[in-house]
Amino acid sequence: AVMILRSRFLDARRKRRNFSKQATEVLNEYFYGHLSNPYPSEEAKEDLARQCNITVSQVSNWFGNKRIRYKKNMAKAQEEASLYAAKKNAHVAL
Amino acid sequence: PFAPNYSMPSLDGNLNDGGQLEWTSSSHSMRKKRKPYTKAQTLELEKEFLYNTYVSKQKRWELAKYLHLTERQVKIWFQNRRMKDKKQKQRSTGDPTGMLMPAGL
DNA sequence: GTCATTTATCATGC
DNA sequence: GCATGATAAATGAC
Repeated sequence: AVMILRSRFLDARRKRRNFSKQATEVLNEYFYGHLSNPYPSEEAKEDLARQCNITVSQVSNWFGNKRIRYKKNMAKAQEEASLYAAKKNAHVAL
Repeated sequence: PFAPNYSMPSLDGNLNDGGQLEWTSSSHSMRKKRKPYTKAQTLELEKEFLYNTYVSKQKRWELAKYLHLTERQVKIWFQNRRMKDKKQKQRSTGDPTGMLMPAGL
């Protein structure tokens, strides 16, 4: 009795589309720019949502996935971290 | 309810003794592993949700017994299900903020 | 009770 | 074949 055929008829809306490159860039800049506390406020989420042309829920999903996957692979994420950290510093140091 | 205040750092001096960022440390050690419910279990729960989005203590006990779940699991399921319902309604109205204008404005 | 989360799982993109 | 976004259990703040 291993018929755990879950209903895909309910979450058929689970169709996925990758975010645009620019959107991912904006999200990553915020994430690594706030690596000490990557929990954007509701207002920040709305701003990010507008900039990325996605919904607030999608922003929440992205940060949730990003946090857990960053934890699970901190070593690999370090390069990405320093990359965006350098970008942020370059912007501040004008 | 807002973000959990595990740590509300004002600046970047939030490293623990292990050199890790505080938010990367799991707040609780022994969390139960997430285990998807079977189709039959979900079906019965959904069926009951059609009648009542809120389940009585008596019904919760019956469902738990019948579906081989704990009462806590049944309670949590209905909570999550109500949140899902709310999110779907917000999407269907095309209003991501969930704010609805009173009729006549 | 709600609700923002964490975590594993799912479904898809490429 | 994994990366990635969305959803399903489970926890905790309030």
